[in-house]
Amino acid sequence: MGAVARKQLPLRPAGPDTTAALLDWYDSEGRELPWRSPPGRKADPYRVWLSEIMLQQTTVKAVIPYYREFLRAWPNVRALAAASLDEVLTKWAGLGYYSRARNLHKCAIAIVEEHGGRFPRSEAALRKLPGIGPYTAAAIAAIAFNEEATPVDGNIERVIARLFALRLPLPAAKSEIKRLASTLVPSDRPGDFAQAMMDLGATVCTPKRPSCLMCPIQPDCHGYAKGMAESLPLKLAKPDRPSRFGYAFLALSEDGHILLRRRQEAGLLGGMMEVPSTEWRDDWLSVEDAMRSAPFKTDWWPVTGTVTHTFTHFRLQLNVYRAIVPADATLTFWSEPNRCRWVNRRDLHNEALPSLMRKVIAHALPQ
DNA sequence: TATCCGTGGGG
DNA sequence: TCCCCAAGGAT
Repeated sequence: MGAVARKQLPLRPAGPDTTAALLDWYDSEGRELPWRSPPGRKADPYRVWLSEIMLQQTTVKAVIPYYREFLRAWPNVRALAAASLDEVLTKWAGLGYYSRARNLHKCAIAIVEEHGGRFPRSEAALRKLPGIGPYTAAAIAAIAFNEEATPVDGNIERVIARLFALRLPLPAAKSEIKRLASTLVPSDRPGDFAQAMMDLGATVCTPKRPSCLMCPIQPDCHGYAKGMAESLPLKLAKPDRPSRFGYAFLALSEDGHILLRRRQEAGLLGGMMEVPSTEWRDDWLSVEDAMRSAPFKTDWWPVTGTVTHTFTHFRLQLNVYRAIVPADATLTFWSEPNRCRWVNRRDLHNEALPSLMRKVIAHALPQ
């Protein structure tokens, strides 16, 4: 009788009843995740932090195996701080957004050297650490320390925009969304509330075809009442993705080693290993010009086909040239020999190779 | 505020 | 095939 009677009443703004309904749903249907401590047990700030960094712009499914491997290799922040950056980048390889790995390592060192190996519990102190922005600081404070913070990620933006039928488009709506979300945070369970909102956004209040009939807070949802839930939040159009083109040089020695090169620390794929290549331009270099960027002079043979890869803000096409050189050959390096290293092709799994470079290698050395 | 920064899966 | 998107941060 409650549902029918309630539907006919004018919809009230979301409030404490909304929060209570959400937490009830979370207690019965919340997800079990590797970094989530069982009910009643204290969360480990290190695990919360590690998972939150990995989950930035990355799906749960992609994160889980990386999270498990990091925790196995480095069970606490002191262990991670004692690792080398290259070890961290190697284990991060394939997860993307490599500045996260560089900042993860920096942050671990800062925790050990400046905070005695313990994470600070306040949002403001967390916010000062490398790689921890507004969302992550609030998430760690709420989830690991039960501080009354309001993390707002993409899920929560969507839930709030729909719940309040917010028509202001992102990203301009961010501050208003944070304000509205903060009005719903319960002082006794801020961490559970944050995770409940994210679970709801991930499993019920999804970007496309949300399951409004299954939603525990649908009776309070203005977006649903107005029939516009799925269209929210509004977003400004995104810029188009230009294309870039380049040539990669896969050198294979007769004893089975591949020539790799370390990329510069900053920028795209910063600090990761690569198959040496020309610069990536907005048009094709001539083959003659491309050869001037080869790592050394030899006979380079074209590999049939092209490697394509899509980054966040551009598409890349690489033509690959291959050379097989005698193990004892005297090679004339043309650029940055100090950044280059021969690696046994059987040991490539121990290298910080991003997905693009694994594609290039697989393309040039099939099997 | 706008741009840069990866990758893989789903519709 | 292509676009969208995922527990954002740094500059």
